[in-house]
Amino acid sequence: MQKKDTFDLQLFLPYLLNQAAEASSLKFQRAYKDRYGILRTEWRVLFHLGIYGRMNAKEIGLRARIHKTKISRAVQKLEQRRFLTRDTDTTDRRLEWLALTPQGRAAYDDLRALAQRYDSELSAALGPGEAAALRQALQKLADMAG
Amino acid sequence: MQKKDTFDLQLFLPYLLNQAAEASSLKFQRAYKDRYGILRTEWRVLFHLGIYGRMNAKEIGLRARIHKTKISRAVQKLEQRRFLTRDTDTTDRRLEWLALTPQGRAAYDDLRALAQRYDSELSAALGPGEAAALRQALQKLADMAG
DNA sequence: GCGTAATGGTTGATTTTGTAACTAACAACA
DNA sequence: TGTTGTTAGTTACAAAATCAACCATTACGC
Repeated sequence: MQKKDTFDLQLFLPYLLNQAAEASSLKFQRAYKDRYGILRTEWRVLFHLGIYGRMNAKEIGLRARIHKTKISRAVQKLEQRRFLTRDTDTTDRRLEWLALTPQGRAAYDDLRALAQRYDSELSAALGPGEAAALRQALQKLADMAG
Repeated sequence: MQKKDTFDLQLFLPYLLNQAAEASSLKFQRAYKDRYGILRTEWRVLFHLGIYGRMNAKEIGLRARIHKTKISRAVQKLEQRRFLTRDTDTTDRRLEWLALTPQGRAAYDDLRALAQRYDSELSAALGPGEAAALRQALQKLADMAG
């Protein structure tokens, strides 16, 4: 696919992945920014809590591969906006359990519906088989950590 | 931490794309940062000039979808490292033509070889058919601007 | 020509991220 | 105990991204 002495940037997977990721994020990103004034990391934390319920920062970081400082700041922002509450664990006081407030859950529900519609749009644009194959390949790449 | 509703974040394409993009960029990113002390935008500018030859900032921005301020600063850095030269157009003095120096080309050649090896690795991990299908799907997503 | 708009590119102020050092709490083990 | 090491999370400071305003130059309309 690539000759020895030429290089096609448009076929280089890391580049292509970044282009596709950015393009596909744009619309959704604008939505959560405009509606709720939150950023990507905040969006991710919100969704983790919406989907999995009570979690602490460490768990979210592990699952989403986000650095703890980013999570710490995202949690602060979400707390300021009254989207979540923190609750120190009674037996290990280093742990803080995070949970969505009703406001946080409302925002999550709204954005989740939007995400589902948008994902359907994207899948439809690709075609059903292609979309499934894409997800599988992406999972494989995301899982090969290094 | 049990799942509470039906939305699967791991299947949401924008999220999945970002995870895969980040994971796949990591190794290569570390390489060009360690070897040449350059960042992602600088890497992209370097590759555009290496592949397409003389270009101006506007053209690079259009092709790679990078904002002009980012390019402006990346070009400054690359010029400081003597990786490129700027040349004002004689008939339109707003335009600056950028071209790699021998040092810049050496860096590009080195990184291009690395990129090719890395891309082969990734493709092999996916399997040949799957990799081609992935590229095609990603192209499609990257091209649907919004 | 002249005035105004548009273009290529840069700069400055603000926000966001990244890296490292830090605090507080717990664990392991003498 | 006490000492040392680990862990969850925060903070401080530097690096980088963002957004708007900004030059200088060229194009357009009259």
